[in-house]
Amino acid sequence: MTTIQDVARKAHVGVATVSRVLNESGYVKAETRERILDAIRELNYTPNAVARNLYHRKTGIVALIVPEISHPYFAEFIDAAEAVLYGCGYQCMICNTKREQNYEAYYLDLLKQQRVDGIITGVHTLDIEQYRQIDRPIVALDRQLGSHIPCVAVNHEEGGRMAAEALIRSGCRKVLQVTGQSHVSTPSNRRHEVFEQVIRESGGECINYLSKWNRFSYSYHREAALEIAENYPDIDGFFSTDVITAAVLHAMKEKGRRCPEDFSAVAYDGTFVSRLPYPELTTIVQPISELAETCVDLLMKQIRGDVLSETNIRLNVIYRQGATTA
Amino acid sequence: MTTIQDVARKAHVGVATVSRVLNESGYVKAETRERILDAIRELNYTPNAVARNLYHRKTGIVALIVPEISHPYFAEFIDAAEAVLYGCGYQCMICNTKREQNYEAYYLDLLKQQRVDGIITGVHTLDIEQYRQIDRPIVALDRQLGSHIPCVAVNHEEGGRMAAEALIRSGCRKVLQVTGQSHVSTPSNRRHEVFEQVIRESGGECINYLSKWNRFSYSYHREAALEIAENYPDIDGFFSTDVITAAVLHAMKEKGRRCPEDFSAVAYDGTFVSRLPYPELTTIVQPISELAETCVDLLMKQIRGDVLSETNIRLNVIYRQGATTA
DNA sequence: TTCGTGTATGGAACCCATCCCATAAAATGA
DNA sequence: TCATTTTATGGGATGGGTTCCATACACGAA
Repeated sequence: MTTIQDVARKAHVGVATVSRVLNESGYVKAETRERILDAIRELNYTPNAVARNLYHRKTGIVALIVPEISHPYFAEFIDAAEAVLYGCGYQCMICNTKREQNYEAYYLDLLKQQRVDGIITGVHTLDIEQYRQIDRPIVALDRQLGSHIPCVAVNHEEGGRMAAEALIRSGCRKVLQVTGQSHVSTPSNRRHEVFEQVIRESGGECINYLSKWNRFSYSYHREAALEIAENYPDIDGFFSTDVITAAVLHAMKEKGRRCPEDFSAVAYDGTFVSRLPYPELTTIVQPISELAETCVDLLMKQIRGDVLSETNIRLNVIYRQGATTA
Repeated sequence: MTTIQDVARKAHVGVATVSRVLNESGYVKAETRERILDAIRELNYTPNAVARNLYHRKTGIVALIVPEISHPYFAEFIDAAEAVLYGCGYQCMICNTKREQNYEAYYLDLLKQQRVDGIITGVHTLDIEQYRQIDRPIVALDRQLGSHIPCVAVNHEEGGRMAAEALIRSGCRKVLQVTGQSHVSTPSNRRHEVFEQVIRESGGECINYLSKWNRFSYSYHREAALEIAENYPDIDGFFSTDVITAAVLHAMKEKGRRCPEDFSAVAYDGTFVSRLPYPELTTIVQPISELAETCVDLLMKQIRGDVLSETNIRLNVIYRQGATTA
């Protein structure tokens, strides 16, 4: 690989002058500049980014930690975050934890090693304590990792309420919602509490189906859906994520239970998956792009060293009427 | 940040000795090692990865260039590739081109800047010439970028044939397939040629619907689907990707055309999306994990400096019977 | 006793940039 | 003409590691 030394030698100048040309800083005589640019062209020289990173003590890379890249919610989040980060001059490293906590610890280390300038994490298997030790830019998506780490999420209470009300409007009396493992309290778990409460208050019955699989790949969702259709064919209302709801609609149809004739359903997330099933899903839309923008914004502020005025941000969800509710 | 110097000072040794302990190489007296390890613990020292990268002239990062992260095919590919790369000790940087060719050029530069050790690209908007200039590890997914860059794809001819035959078996006489912009010849375009040929040979009519949008986001697919349902409600067979097929099934149903009663459909890719619609899609499955494994394998060989025996790899597709064909 | 050989350690070059600072010439002003 | 200021340039320290090589001691063999 050609280095700045090679360029300097070829142009008969010192490396400092070449550097000045490269960074367009300081004084360089027009004539000298041309000679250096020629040398750069001839040698097909490109500055080594790692050496620059070393000097500047930053890499221009942000890590996105997610439990599963191909889950539509995270895929759309990554898509959006990547676009915003690109606009800020940052590259984006993806880290798939697949629910293994050693992965998460490994990825957190990227920060200590100065391999990345910041982390946006949508994962929370580790102890909060392990995050507390790190005093570097981190933003959590939908995860409460302690007071010093900003958390960006939607207003899940509102989401849970909207979902419950949609089912109540559809006349549901016996509804089932799929809840996640809640050994760690996440903002997103709040929606299930509110959902249940609102359903109960309406006099309806609310079954909480605890997803055994704390996993995000579709095969698990599908199995859960089959189990639900098998064991609870008589529910008249259903609430879960887009993907699981789509899977349940499918499984129910196999059992001869049609939506919305025999039961209603409200989904959550508002990814493209909610538009795929027929009928289209009524869903509580999370503004994924805005979540990504907000996460990046908070991260950039930390990287710049700004003081964060707000560390607990809640965006609004949007109710999108499909055809799975009245 | 604490450096190896700080550790050396604290342990009263030279930096070389600390380095030896860190890398478990060379001779270090047990007693000295303990003293150094203590110092590392006390200072909470982590070696700076950028400095290491500079010396070793490698970063342990591979870039994945895709046109759209959240498209299920690419999302599942990234998911799989990330896992394999992790196993090889590599991190994974994602680059979304969104069909803008300046993005692709920008990302290719990451290689020249030595920011990444290799690139796996699923994108091909640039001239082959621009790839030819780069003599560093690159693997192309489903793209022919010139003889020196290995290309990994499935046997699309076989896929096109399987799809056509499935529709013929279902008795289709007037089928429509969605083809992409083919200003650049990609292996994947071959399936449409074979598909058309096989349909024609069976005496059927084959309409090639050229997707105006050379885009991968769902809103475009959906619009295309609505247009197809509007303009070609009388087709009895359909062939496209999972996502577009799902969208067309949806749009057709709105028009009162049911699948498989009124028309048959075969999809392509075999992502989780093929399992979401009801009825489940008959689809030609691309072995996405194997594609990813193969790409990574070829990339690692290049990084190691091995000579590639084969640079044009074709994996087999799998026919998966759903309920959209007989 | 002397000559390896294995063990143990640290100085310094190296990886490839950036940039401070010293130096000097040219341009400007008094 | 002399004193400043501006322009122009390069040496060398710096960022934080790795590793070659020189040095030195201990120990067994000749």
